[in-house]
Amino acid sequence: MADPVGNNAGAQLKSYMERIENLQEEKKSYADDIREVFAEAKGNGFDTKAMRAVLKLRAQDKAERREQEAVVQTYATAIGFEW
Amino acid sequence: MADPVGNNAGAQLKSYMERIENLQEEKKSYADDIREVFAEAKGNGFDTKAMRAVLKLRAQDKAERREQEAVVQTYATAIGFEW
Amino acid sequence: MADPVGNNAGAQLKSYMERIENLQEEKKSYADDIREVFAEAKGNGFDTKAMRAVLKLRAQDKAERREQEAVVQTYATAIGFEW
Amino acid sequence: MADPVGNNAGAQLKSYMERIENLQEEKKSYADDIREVFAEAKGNGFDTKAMRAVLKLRAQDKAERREQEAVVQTYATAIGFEW
DNA sequence: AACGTTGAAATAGTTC
DNA sequence: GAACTATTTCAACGTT
Repeated sequence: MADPVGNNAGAQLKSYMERIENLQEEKKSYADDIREVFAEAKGNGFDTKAMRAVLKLRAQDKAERREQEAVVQTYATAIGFEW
Repeated sequence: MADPVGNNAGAQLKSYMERIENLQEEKKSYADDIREVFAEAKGNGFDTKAMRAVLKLRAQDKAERREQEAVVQTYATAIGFEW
Repeated sequence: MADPVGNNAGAQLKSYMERIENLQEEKKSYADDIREVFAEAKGNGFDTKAMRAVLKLRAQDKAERREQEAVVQTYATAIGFEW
Repeated sequence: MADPVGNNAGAQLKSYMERIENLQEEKKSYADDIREVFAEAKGNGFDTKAMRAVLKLRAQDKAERREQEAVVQTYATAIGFEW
């Protein structure tokens, strides 16, 4: 159904852009919610910076990190790099 | 209800973080959807960079747009650059 | 001289990595300088975003610029957006 | 010396932009050199992806990472998060 | 040589 | 309004 130069390309494009704009609105709504929760936590004396740090750590896919490190180890050792 | 140093601070904190993580998941889900739509559009031959440009134009206030454009014009002229 | 599995592969690899690290330092040094100039300009009241826009225009080929602009125009029109 | 609306603003701006463009050229030149070294290494059978991974690790300021982790530990423990 | 993936740069938003 | 963080955008890289 690719038709970027045909007659109905405009309609297709319009559809894509409307879908994106709607999704962006939803996304923004959740971003607002997140901001509110952080604000509430902060109002109750919590260190939001630390909270963000922990959340970020949790978000990382640990399995993937480990896998990469296996290869890395080999080369790091080869050049005499310790950590 | 603020008690970041009391006994139930941990529970409170945990609650905040769980709420945030859930919201972040939702948010991420919409971000993924957006990426997919762009990918689909690209697959159908559309220029996603141009799409992004138009979406940005729509999101910006018209006055703001004119203002920024005017500054760019001024600067370009000031250094003797024509386009 | 390729020998990634031989005995001196480590030495060779180490040499490559050292060369790269040195080059990266130089590169970073210039990136820092650029940032400083922008900061100085900003401190003197200039609109760095506009400066970046002009710099980008200068860097782009004129034909390429026109082409991209034309696509944006087309898309904007196609979805009924005027600016 | 701020004078973005005065008479010599143009000259000042031009000077900033020229300085930046020169620095960008230098920076780009080093980026090219880096790319060449990677290409050479690859041509000799080395895994450039792993090389990049190691280089990135080395670039991280370990001291800073440790410092952050101290704060993070406290909160991570509070919510029963292990890693 | 197009595609997806990744990393760096730039912009936007938030906090102080 | 200055600094920091987060997000978005852009370019490079390897892959098919």
